[in-house]
Amino acid sequence: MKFADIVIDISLEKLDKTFQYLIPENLMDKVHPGSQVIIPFGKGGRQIKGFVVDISEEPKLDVDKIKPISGIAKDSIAIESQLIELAAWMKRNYGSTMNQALKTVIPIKKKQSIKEKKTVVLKLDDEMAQIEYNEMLSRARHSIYKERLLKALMDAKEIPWDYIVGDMGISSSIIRDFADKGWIEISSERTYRNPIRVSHTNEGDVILNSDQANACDRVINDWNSGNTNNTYLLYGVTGSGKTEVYMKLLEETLNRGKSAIVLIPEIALTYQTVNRFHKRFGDQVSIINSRMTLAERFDQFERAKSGDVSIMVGPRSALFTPFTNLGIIIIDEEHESSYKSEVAPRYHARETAIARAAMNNATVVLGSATPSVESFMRAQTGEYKLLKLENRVMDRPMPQCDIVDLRDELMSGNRSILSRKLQLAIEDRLNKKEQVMLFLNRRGLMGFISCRACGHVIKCPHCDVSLSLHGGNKLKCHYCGYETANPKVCPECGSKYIGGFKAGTQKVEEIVKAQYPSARVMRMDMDTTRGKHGHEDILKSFANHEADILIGTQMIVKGHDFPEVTLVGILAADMSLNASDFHCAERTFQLITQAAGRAGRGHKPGNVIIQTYQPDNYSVVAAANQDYESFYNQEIAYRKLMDYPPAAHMLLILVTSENESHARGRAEAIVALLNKTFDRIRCMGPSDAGIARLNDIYRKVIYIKERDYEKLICYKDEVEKYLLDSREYADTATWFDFDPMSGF
DNA sequence: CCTTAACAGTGT
DNA sequence: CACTGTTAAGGG
Repeated sequence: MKFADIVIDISLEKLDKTFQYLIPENLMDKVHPGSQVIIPFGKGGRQIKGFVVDISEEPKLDVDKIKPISGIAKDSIAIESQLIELAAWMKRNYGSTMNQALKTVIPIKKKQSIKEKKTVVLKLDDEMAQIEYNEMLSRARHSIYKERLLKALMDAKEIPWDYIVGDMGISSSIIRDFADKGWIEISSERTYRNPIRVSHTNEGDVILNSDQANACDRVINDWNSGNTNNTYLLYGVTGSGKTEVYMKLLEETLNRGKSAIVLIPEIALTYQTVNRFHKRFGDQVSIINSRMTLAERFDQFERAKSGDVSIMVGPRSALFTPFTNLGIIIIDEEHESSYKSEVAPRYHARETAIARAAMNNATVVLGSATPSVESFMRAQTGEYKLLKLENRVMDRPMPQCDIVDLRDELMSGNRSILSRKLQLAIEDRLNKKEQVMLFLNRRGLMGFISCRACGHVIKCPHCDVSLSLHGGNKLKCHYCGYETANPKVCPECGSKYIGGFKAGTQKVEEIVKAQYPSARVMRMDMDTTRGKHGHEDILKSFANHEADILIGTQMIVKGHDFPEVTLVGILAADMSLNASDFHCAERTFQLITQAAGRAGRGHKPGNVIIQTYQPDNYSVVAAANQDYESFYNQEIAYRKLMDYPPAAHMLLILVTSENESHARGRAEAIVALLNKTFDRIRCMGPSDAGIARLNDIYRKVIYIKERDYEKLICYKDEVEKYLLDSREYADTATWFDFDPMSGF
């Protein structure tokens, strides 16, 4: 006897759990996780649709209470079944429950979110209605509500559902009774809201330069020869006009009667970008973003399904837009780490997009100025087709980059965070009334506080990280939000000589304001962009030249055009270089390149000053030369040597618990199991995670390197099986992360 | 969501 | 008491 765990139409929160059904013999080979079946549900045993999420041999309750599956649902709703297939793929490749995967691909409709306007329409003709009404009046027992409703319907013919239930005070069971008698019909009509409120001015055709035209032609030629299921890597230096290529391809897609998904990193999903798409494609474009309510997002997906819109722009989750005729998926800034989900299933939007495109015979275009090493390698091996944009639009020169060795500065007695060269350059720009951007990837005043007498570093009581000093003499934990006052003396030894190290953006702001009192200075980081529009307000006023100097963390370097900026200062270029993570060189290169790319976007040439303690590091040097391929060659050699992705694949297993020894015990048990079960498995750990404790929860990690992704899936399945029937360490949680993007 | 059963209300 | 209407629980 086999049983199926089935989720009932996921759209309802209260029924968001699995129900077990018996699989009848004749359906045995047709029921798999992901299939859609018809099942009897509830007291009346009414037939509804459900999704099979799992198959098991064990009944969870009395066998005689379990009803059998009635049949297989027809593939009438093709798009849902396709998304469910995608969910099954994600479950397998990234590790999660089928439930989690389903919820990721199909949005949950909350009860109140249904923007459905129901209307009750009388189906009886006047004569019949009058007969029924008289019949009712003549009865000894009067049915006051029924009489009232029928009378009202005879007068009005149709009445909104809400009015009957609300203003007339008639309960829904009466309406249903009428419906059962066949007296009335309940019609519903959906209303959607359009989230974009911009007037649509059709921008004429953009004129592409030869690089852009070549790139488009290659894709379109492939399409013309019926070769649509390809992945392209559009590699174009900053300012080479990737967006115009997207626009052209989108236009072509629409002309072919297909629809399109455009993924953009959340941080770049601003009014500016959305507006550009809307100006070109008008009401055919819709957006989703994280600020939208669930209901609004649901509406947008419905519009896509009904063919109301043909282009969906949004972050990672827009990938699951239920278009029935998907033609292209564009992923802009494909190297961004926000394309990797942080909750199970920890899918990568790039791989998942390729999987979805394959189901639709659709095209994927990955765009970046600094492609991820993964993607560039695949472009080299021919798995992706490489499209290059080598020249900047209007042939603007690349900015001039200078590296400043901060060790030299120290030796010459300059202890300021601003090198002499940078100071001179800032003065120069201020005199010329040009704008300056200073980039430092650390917020607050000081990165940590330590005692000069005993060396004690003040740490968060809940996490294994040092506290950062912020304005108002407060110490904050950037991970859990813990706050405390900055002590006057060392809590360990009582010495007065405690102080901060590693300046943050707030400190830089103080220094710059003191040094250039006449300059108008703005700061943009997590602390200044709290409000809903904080982000856009700052960028807008800087673009309007309401400030001369903008200081900020990485959020200032993402895709914004400031034509007046002619100087970019990168204050500590190697900061991300020392993270214990094989991505750190890549990330450093990307950040520097992007920051540098902000300079000289207008008519005046730009200048970049990169301050670093490691001026010889290849990622710093390559970024200064804006030489991606040189960086790539060195980085891929390193990855191959070490068997890091993309040379091999990697599975990270994270075990967390409030009890450290339990976390360690479980992690050790997993390692022992893996080593026992599999020959020659390369299993490292368990060891403390990069942050060994977060929010009072201890974290242990295990890494497994393996060339064959399928084997990693086997390892995961084996561990999952063990977790399922292991009684000990019940208070631990275990995660899987395939090809992790961050170190944990 | 839908059905049902149990409960409350009302006129004869 | 007979019947109508409301409400809350539960669904495998």
